[in-house]
Amino acid sequence: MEAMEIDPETNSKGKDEAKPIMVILMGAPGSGKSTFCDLVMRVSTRHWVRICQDTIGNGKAGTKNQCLAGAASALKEGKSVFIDRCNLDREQRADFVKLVGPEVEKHAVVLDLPAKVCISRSVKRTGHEGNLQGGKAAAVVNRMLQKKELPKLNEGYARITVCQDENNVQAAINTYTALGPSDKLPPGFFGQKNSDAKVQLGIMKFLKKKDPPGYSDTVTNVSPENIQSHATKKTDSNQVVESREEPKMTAAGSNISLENTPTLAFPSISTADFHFNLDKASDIIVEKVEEYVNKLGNARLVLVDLSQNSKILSLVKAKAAEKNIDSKKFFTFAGNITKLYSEGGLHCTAIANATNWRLKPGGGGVNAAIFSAAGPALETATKARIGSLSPGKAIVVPLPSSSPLFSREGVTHVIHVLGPNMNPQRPNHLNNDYVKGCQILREAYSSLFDGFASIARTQGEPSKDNFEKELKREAQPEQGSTNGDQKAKREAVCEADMNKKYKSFVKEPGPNVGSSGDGNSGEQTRKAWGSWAQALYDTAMHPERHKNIIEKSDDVVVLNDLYPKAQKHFLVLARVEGLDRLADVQKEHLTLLKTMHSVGLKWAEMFLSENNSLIFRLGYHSAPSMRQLHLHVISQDFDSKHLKNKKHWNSFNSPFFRDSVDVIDEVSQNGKATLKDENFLSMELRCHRCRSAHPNIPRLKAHISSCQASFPAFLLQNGRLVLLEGKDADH
DNA sequence: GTTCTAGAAC
DNA sequence: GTTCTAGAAC
Repeated sequence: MEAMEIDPETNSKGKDEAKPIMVILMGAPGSGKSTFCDLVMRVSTRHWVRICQDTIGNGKAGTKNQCLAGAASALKEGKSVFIDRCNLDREQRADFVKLVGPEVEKHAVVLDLPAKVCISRSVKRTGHEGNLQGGKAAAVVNRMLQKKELPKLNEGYARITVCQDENNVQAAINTYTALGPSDKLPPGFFGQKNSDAKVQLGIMKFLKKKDPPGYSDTVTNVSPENIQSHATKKTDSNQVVESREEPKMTAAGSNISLENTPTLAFPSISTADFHFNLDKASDIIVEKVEEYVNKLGNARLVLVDLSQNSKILSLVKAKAAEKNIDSKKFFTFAGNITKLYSEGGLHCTAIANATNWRLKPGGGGVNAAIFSAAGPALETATKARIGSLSPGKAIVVPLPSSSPLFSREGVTHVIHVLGPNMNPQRPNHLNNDYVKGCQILREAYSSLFDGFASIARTQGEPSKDNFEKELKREAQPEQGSTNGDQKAKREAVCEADMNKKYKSFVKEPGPNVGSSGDGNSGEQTRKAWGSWAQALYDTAMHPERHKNIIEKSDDVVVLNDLYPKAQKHFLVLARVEGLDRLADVQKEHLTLLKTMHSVGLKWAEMFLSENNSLIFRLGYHSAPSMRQLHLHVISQDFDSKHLKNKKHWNSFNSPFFRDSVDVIDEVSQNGKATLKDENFLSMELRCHRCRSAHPNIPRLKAHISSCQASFPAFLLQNGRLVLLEGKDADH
């Protein structure tokens, strides 16, 4: 039997008196605050009271003061409270934080779901039909979201959990459901730190790579080293545990994303109950990790111990650093191995269980914790595989999706491992024979890592071979109706999905990748142009063959866009062979860029003289669909029957659209332009003026046809918007 | 880039 | 039933 070192600070055992807490929910109408409370209260063993402004007034609209009074009296009775009101701005929630002294912990749970989701839920909830109600709900949600301020720890919260998708919400529900009357959650900031949820989850992945200037959503990029240093720091009440991004955590029943890095969390084997010498054990851990870390591809190994002051963690950490082991692939982590994701934000696909030879639950320590957290499903699944384990051996057990470890923590496999027993108080100990002990411990780690390697292979990113497979499959005739064929089709579909994921994962050349003009030199293969994408190239090379052209010079061709996305929408084409897109632009093209800009400006002014209400913006698409570098000059009314979908909108109204002035600056400074991720094309629809969110294109178009709000400050600077002199875009 | 359309969302 | 999106084909 194996036990972890116990940390007196975080361990709740022995403190039995109930500790009421106040959980302040924050979120727009429709974000799911009430559902959150209901789900927790239905199962929790803690005595919760939900303070809801909608219901506290007994039919009439409640007041904030009623809520404050209700919360105070519940807390006085020793009950924990949920403050179920929007609480979106700091001022609104400050009174609740101040309501009681520090003896009551205050937590914030932010349901920061996409505006679209909240709007559509609120609309549903009104139960009314017609656009008016829907429109009203949208307006309310939008108004509230504009006031949104994410909570900060210094407002007085011991713990902040930010949920940005349903999986985050479920994880938070599970965390609070599992919080017994005398339990305590670790303090800190959990969840994505994204200053306002303008950007959806898919985009977060990109933001991790690079913070786009101008869209200043701050995302803290946390490397394993940072996680480690935060987590092993001595906790004080103000400690900020920065957001750890594992956004691909999935909920019960769904598949674990292939984009997850396979990660094994393992406790130190034999060093607790089995009394293995810590110094010797740490040598063996580092030796074995070093041996395996490179065999495991992109998979990660994490040594976990409950205690923040763990001796074994610090020994291993120091020795691993000495050996220069890649800290991205191996690091130490202080936390509860059964709650690495929900409490520590660290998503591990597999966890090792330092078990007993009978593979039975109980005993205490890691084994008891893991069997208890995994539920009876683990015991059943283990029994189905093997009856007992000898020292030095490990066995991989896939975790059924019914297990909370799977649904809450995203753990797909438990690997039981049995180490040598050096404890003279226990039966079958090795009588201080460290020759044998070390040999068995090495063997145990080998078995453990081999077991992990076998599953990591199937959890990791698909190999490039899949591209070939996909090509082959496309070449095959897809006919037949036998079951076998259907199965094959299903598999094919599944594989295609994998390919999609893989492609989107690696395809994006990213900002400034590679030297431009390198043609097919191999590394990042660019998307090939389809036949339909050649029209502009042909226009640039042979303008005489084309109509719709409004100006032609040696450097550029100006033409109206064939499918204008606004009242006025024209293109300035560069007439340089091989200059296909923004990614190809180098310092030598600076003059050309300036020419394109001034020609665009000239024509914008020309159209302005015809219609002085127009406002123009000049810029490039980060990844254009059509070949040949072209500058879009587009009026900001976006009044066009050709503007039909999200991609159309976001290609002109997200960071994907690179203002000509910025491109010129960047190229003159860095010799290249920054390109933004294509994921921006699928972000939620927001008005380019007031930034309100809209559930679909028709609603958005209805809104922008009348929105007169001033443009965001970013656009008002540096001549990004072109309008009649004397006219003010900021009115 | 657009068009077409299945099927999801309403 | 109608509206809307998103993926495939071009």
